Amino acid sequence: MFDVRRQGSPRIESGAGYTSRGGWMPELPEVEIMCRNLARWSLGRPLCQVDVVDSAVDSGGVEEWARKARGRTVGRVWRRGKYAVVELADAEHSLVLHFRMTGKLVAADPERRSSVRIILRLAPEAGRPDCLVFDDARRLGNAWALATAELQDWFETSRKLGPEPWPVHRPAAFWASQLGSIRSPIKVALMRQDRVAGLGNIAASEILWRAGVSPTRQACSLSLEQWDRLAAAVPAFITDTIEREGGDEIAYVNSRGASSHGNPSPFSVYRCDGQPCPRCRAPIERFKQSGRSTFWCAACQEG
DNA sequence: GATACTGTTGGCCA
DNA sequence: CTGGCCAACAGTAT
Ligand SMILES: [Zn+2]
Repeated sequence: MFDVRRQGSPRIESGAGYTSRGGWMPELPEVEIMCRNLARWSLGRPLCQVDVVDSAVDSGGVEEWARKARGRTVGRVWRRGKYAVVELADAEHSLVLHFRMTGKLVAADPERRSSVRIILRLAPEAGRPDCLVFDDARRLGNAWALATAELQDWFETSRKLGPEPWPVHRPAAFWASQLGSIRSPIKVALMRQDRVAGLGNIAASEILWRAGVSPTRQACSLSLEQWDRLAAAVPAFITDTIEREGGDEIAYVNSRGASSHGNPSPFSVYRCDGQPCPRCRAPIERFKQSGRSTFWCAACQEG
């Protein structure tokens, strides 16, 4: 009945993660793309210098890590929830980044950017950028330097992150198990990082629209069929978003602040209030849940 | 000029 | 335990 793929004529082309006003939200798919880009740019290369331009970004150990990182080689780069991890192949500590709302990791000349917080300077190499910048307009992002061996425990215990929703396949039983005892609305439950890590406000509305589930339903009231549709909608949203946004678009094009003014929205429902539902043409509605905007189609998301 | 709003996390409070 | 509100911050809309 409900196809988790987008239906109707697409509103897009610029990709999810971008608000209708051109702002950029680093949720799970965007952090995944940034990690892939960072790995592509820096894996196996020595760092010749790390500049902590804004010391307020340092939530623990980063300035010391930056001094010791000189000459060390970039190792694995990976994502956990909305966090990015940059390992060093020949040092015990990793750099951990959280982008909050406006943080991004880009290949750019730091002199030409206005909200630089950390600069990773790599030993020059033909074909790969020498300068990677943690750029963060609202300066709410965080960085830590932590022992690589203890990271999994840090994410679980200190950050209280639940399991990953992706890329491992999560069946209906997983969602029922993680969220099925929560009395909050399913939309609020989806954003609980301690139950499932990585889904944010945009993803929650988009996923529920794909699943055909009302955001107002109590999480503990969903039927098995609804958990099934949710289980299908989550990886569909994530992979669609990564595909749409992959490559260098995030890193190079939109990082320059390209305006989306006049462009169609990348979303099915997020910030599409008043526009016709891509599936049934009923107007998309907007309301607040726990202080956050929710967007949905009351006609085809069952309550 | 002032105020509201934006999304994420953590902290505080009832 | 729950759920709600606010701070942190900066830019944009009203
Ligand atoms: Zn609809």
